[in-house]
Amino acid sequence: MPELPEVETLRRELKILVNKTISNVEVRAPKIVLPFSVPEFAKRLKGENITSVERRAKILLIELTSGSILTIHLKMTGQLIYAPKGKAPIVGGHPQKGGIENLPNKYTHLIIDFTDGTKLYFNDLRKFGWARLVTKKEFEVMTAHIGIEPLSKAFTAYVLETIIKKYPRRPIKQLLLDQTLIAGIGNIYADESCFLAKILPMEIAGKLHTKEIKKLHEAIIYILKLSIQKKGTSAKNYLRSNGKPGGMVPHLNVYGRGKEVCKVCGTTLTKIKFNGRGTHFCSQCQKPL
DNA sequence: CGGAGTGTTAGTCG
DNA sequence: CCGACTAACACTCC
Repeated sequence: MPELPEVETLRRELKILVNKTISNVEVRAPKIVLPFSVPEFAKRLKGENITSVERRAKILLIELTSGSILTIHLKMTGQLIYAPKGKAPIVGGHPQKGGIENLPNKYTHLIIDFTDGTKLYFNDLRKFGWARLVTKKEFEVMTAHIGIEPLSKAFTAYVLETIIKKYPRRPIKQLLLDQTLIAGIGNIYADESCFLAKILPMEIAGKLHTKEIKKLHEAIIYILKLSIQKKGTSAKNYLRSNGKPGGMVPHLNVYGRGKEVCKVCGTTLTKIKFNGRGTHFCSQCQKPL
């Protein structure tokens, strides 16, 4: 699930981990912590103090006193749950059946204990996600190929135009999803950005003129910021609030609304498979250029 | 029941 | 280098 807004939401909430010390680490799915072996991973983390919680693209960074970074990618179905003592848990990532009540459950692959008795659980139904412990240098290498942060000041309409000019023959949605170009946009926000900019996701990028590029640039920033403000599309406290959708869901215009009508013009929305991904748009509001 | 689809991305093959 | 496809995995939906 998690795209940039969801990981950013989680990052902000997990700031609470700063200054906590890791007392114990339990790995129940060894592949999650590769390339380290389970004992080695645990040994390296034990005693570490958390100095900061950051984000790069869709990766959550838990920075440690030693200078190493515990990087976590939730991929499609990962979920993090921080269980403070006697307080409501912090839940982020993909909502999961099986609940957050009885942890650990069969999808819990990593448990980090802190000296104050609180715990961080990493659940992942499909086990695509990972928690990699890296040095600063390894982190640099790992993220060297990742594109610009769309919410950074550096991401201007001109930068977007430059990216488009580099790959003018690719469909615009493909560019938005390409993590080596722009970091953190996934399937939901790619479709939503295109809708707001009134551009078809399949549109050949090179056909966009400066005006459309400006609109798209604006749309990307608007939708990402709105979603962060709404704490993401994914359900937070999903099971405790009994299946209620995440705060962003009512604000989605096209994603997941396949057979519903466009909120702007009333036309029935279209859902197709494009580039291997479910792609949603309004054939009335979004016309070929 | 079978098959398609799912918020991701790395790797392979032509 | 590029695009198309697949695998990693497990569940839900039709």
